[in-house]
Amino acid sequence: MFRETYRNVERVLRACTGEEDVGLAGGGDHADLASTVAFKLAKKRRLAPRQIAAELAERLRARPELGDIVVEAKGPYVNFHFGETYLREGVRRALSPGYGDLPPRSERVVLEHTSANPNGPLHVGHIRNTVIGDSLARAFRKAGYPLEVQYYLNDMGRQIAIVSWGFDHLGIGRHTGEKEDHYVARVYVAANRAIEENPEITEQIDRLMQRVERGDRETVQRFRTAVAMCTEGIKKTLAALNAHHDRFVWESDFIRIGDVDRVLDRVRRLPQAHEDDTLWVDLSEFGFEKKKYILRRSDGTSVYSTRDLAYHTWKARNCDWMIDVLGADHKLIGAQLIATLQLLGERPPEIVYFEFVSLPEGSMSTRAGKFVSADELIGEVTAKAFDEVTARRPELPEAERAAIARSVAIAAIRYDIVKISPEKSTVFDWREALDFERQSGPYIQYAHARACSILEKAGAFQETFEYRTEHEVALAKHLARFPAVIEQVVQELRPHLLAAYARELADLFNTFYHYDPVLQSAGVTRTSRLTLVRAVQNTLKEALETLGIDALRSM
RNA sequence: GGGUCUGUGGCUUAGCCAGGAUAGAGCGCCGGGCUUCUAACCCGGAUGUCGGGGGUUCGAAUCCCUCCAGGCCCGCCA
Repeated sequence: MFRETYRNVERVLRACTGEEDVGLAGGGDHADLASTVAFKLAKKRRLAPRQIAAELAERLRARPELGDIVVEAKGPYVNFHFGETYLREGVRRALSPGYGDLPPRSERVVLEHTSANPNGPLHVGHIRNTVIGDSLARAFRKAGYPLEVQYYLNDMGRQIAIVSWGFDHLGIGRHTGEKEDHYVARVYVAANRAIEENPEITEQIDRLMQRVERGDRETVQRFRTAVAMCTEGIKKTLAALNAHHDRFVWESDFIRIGDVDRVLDRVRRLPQAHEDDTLWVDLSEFGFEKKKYILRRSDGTSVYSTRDLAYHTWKARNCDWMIDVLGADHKLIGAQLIATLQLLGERPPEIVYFEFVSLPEGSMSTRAGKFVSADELIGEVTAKAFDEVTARRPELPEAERAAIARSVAIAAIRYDIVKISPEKSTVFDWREALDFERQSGPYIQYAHARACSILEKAGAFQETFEYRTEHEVALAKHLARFPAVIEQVVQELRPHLLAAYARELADLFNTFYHYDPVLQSAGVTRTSRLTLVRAVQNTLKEALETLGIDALRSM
């Protein structure tokens, strides 16, 4: 409802002023929408802004398209106050199943996220990628796009060679019950330590990488076994986080099917390409300081960038819009990738960067074994959530409390991550991770559960739409914005906007809940409030699910 | 050194790209509210040179320049 109303007001303002940019924005406390176009017109017409605003308001009031929207000139501002039609229609729409879904689109989107190297478990830095990526994926589906989510599996990097070497030479056994990815990390850390003590091992690692590049069956098989094992563990963590990938793309496949050779042939023909013992591209015309962007080593093997180039040309063939979610450490190589794709005449991806998550003692390192794993985080938060549920709902059977605790824990973790703007670097903090109070996922889940509880107690009722109190009105107006938020998240690739929206909706509902009794009221007030509660419940459910959080009916 | 992101009350943070009306929250602190629809809640209070300085503008947290501080990057690693 907000989107349509905004466009309507904008259209009428343009018609009345002849200006393309009518300075229309949210009016804060003053209005539902406000225009600052009078400032711009003041200059052109050499009149006082307040006089122009007053005249413009007068003309706007004569326009039938605005219906019951009240126009008011307040100083230089032209304010718009939405009427009853907006409230009724806004709430009515918010009742429909799948509220917030936008009309189907035809552009196929491929979104890549997480793609952590399979040399250990996901840690609290990786899952910032997961949570941003999976929330975006859900928003894209809600916005009507056909979408495939991919995990690019690095199965032939140096790290994997190190893991494979470790398995073959260190004889490290798997502890009983040890998760696959944690086991692989233990081998990886030990192998790195061995290399530090005996640098000659590096030559063996190099040989392994050359064999894999040549397609040596046995070495490839060993790499694959290690990667597959680690990936099993990673998939379990992703599943626990409610994050889903449609496809795992193996990096080495691009060597195997010849795409890497083909892309290297094309690179070689570029005027910016140079061949000595290596093959490199001169990207200085794009303003890169470092001249050589190497795509083939002197020993003839490809580098990560080469395979990434092949991966992206393959992706581009299968979709209309590519989105990669990457850590800020990839900014330079991401820009180099895009530049090279442009030289090749290929469509580049759009890249969503997020800044680093560090520990209070410094940055994380899988190699040094210095990280907080996502599994450990989930475990601790789930344990805390179980205690909380048990304290509040001792009467519930243990299995039910455990199920609620799992949902609450994932809500807390995902929300904590998604609510922060991606460009902000953060320091992982156990105290914050274990906080289920305001501005948290559980807080929003709780608002939803309360709404469910009211509706359950109410039984059947006739939907009516009479809204008078400030809390009813504020809530109804906020409900009407939801589809606009989904649209904005997809346009700007910023899922934290949805996190803020959901929290505000919960805030408004909690205040309403406190001041305006629902079940104890009577007549049309009661049914209208029940209708509002139903709309809030439905919208909270849609918003939570788009954030990958379970909309619990009881907690 | 170069590039890039960040700097908003004690702490965490929204707003910045598309400049507008008293900078919006949470935690913590102080004070209040559960025989009343689930208190994972609500209400009130104190707390801000929007990192510093310059500029553009009728108007700057928001745009430009500069300086300061911190993160990340600058491999024939991935």
